[in-house]
Amino acid sequence: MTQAEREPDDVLWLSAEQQRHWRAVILGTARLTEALSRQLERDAGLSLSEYEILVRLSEAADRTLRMSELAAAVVHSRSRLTHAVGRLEQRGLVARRPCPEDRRGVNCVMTDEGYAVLEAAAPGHVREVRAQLVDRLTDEEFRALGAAMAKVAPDAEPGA
Amino acid sequence: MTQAEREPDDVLWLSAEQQRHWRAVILGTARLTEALSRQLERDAGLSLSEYEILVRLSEAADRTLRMSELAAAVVHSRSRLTHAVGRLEQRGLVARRPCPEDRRGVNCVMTDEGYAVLEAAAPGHVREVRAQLVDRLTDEEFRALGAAMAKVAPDAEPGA
DNA sequence: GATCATTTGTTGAAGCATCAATTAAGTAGT
DNA sequence: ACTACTTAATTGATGCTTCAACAAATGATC
Repeated sequence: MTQAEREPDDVLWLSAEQQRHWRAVILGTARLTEALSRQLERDAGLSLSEYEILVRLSEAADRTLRMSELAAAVVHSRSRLTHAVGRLEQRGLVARRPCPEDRRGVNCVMTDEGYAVLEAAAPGHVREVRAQLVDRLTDEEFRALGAAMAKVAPDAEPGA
Repeated sequence: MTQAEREPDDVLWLSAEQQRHWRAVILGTARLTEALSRQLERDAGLSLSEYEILVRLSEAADRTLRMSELAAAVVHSRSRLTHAVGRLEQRGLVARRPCPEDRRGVNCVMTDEGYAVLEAAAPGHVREVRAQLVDRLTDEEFRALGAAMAKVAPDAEPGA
């Protein structure tokens, strides 16, 4: 604690107040993803990114998305998604089918088993999201958080 | 986009509005860490977690922290920190010394070279934090973001 | 319609994280 | 002092992510 007063910007930084906020963001997101990952892995055998892949597929028409759309939706590199989908495919939660319109493309389809796994995992995950985030904030605080982050990711809900 | 109307909670979920906010949080943090990681790796040859380790050390008395304190500060498992510090040590940015008070303990000390690397990396990193986050928000929005995340990580600034 | 550039998706190697198991030192109770 | 318990840190195997290189299809330009 001596160093907060001592030298907040011997390293070139933000204002002291901004720095406090920024630290809270880093720390909070780290804690949050840590808690969510643990819960999912423990109770459902899914990583957080696997869960998110399944969620996007569950919402897509025919539970199908092209690899590149899916990659963009979950903010993964194409390579990362290829590997992740490969693992999900081996577990039977997802299947790959060629894409009719574009012969380079690959459609990723969620299987019934994949949907069942997601359905089983969701309630516990939602409970954890509430416990770690939603229930710790007032409605107004949560709204403000969402609004701020929407400005950081300038396409949270644009759709097609 | 047909599915947003179709079934927002066939899988058990939050209110539609809460869900939008939550999605923004996920998407925003993913984009943000992605951008910050890329910038650091590209311009300074550091991962985001290496950078954070160096920052904490730079602020500590004698630029020294025990492994477990450092692990808690950056929200890493002890194992993860051991590996990460091992790599930083091989690059000469950090050194390990036995801890006098507790012979189980290990002190991690930042070297002058480590400090120099951090000093060189910091301005670009701060620029990126501003570009991706601070400059996209009003002061009030940023303050609200920090306040919300501080409630999620209930010890952002308690100190010793 | 032949060339060049771009986009899509995959691959394998290398690097990093996670997990369970281990060593060693401190703490508590008897 | 002896045993049992807890905490500190490390290790190595396994698994996930990243990166550069690639193949195949599409698009754009002349």
